[in-house]
Amino acid sequence: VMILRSRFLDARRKRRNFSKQATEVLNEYFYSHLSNPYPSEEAKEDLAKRGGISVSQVSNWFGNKRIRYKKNMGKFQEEANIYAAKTAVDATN
Amino acid sequence: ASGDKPAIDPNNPAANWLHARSTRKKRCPYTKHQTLELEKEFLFNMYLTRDRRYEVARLLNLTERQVKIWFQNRRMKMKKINKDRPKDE
DNA sequence: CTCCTATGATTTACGACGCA
DNA sequence: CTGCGTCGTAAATCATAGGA
Repeated sequence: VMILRSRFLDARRKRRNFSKQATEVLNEYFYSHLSNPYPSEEAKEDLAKRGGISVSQVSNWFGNKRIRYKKNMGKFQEEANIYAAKTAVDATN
Repeated sequence: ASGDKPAIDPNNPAANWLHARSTRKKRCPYTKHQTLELEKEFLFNMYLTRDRRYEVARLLNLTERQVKIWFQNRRMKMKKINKDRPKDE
């Protein structure tokens, strides 16, 4: 039984990439909080709800995003500009 | 007024983020044997006595600190599993 | 189908803070 | 003051998804 359980848990690695909607919501928060991209527990819950994913997945996403962004900021420049423009428009409205 | 804000460098917004100290030991994945034995010990009891910690560390060639931290991480993992999957069985 | 890179999840190792 | 507890995280690594 324990073996079956551990196999089931390993199956979590058979993941799906997040939906466009989830990625959108996460990136929006990330790039509009670049100086401190550490969402509170409440913010994580809100992002999770709006993206249709779990709070743990939100935490994983931010952990991966912070490291990968820091490791290679150049690679994310275009993406950063896109979301910066988006939030600028939102602020105007 | 207000020279009080850190003035984030636009070219390096990550400068103020949390970062691991350079003295931190690099992560070293444990062998299957080490992991298996640690899991067996965890099954026996989730909390280590000082004597068991010493024994396990000696047998697996890990430091007592590594064993202590492994158990702390393992307990957090168990908590996370129970949270994500409240009803299982 | 075979690479190869992107991406989500998991694994070590700490810092910060709590409690006895 | 010691020492182990939890919580949140960095960074490395794992394992698969997905595209050329």
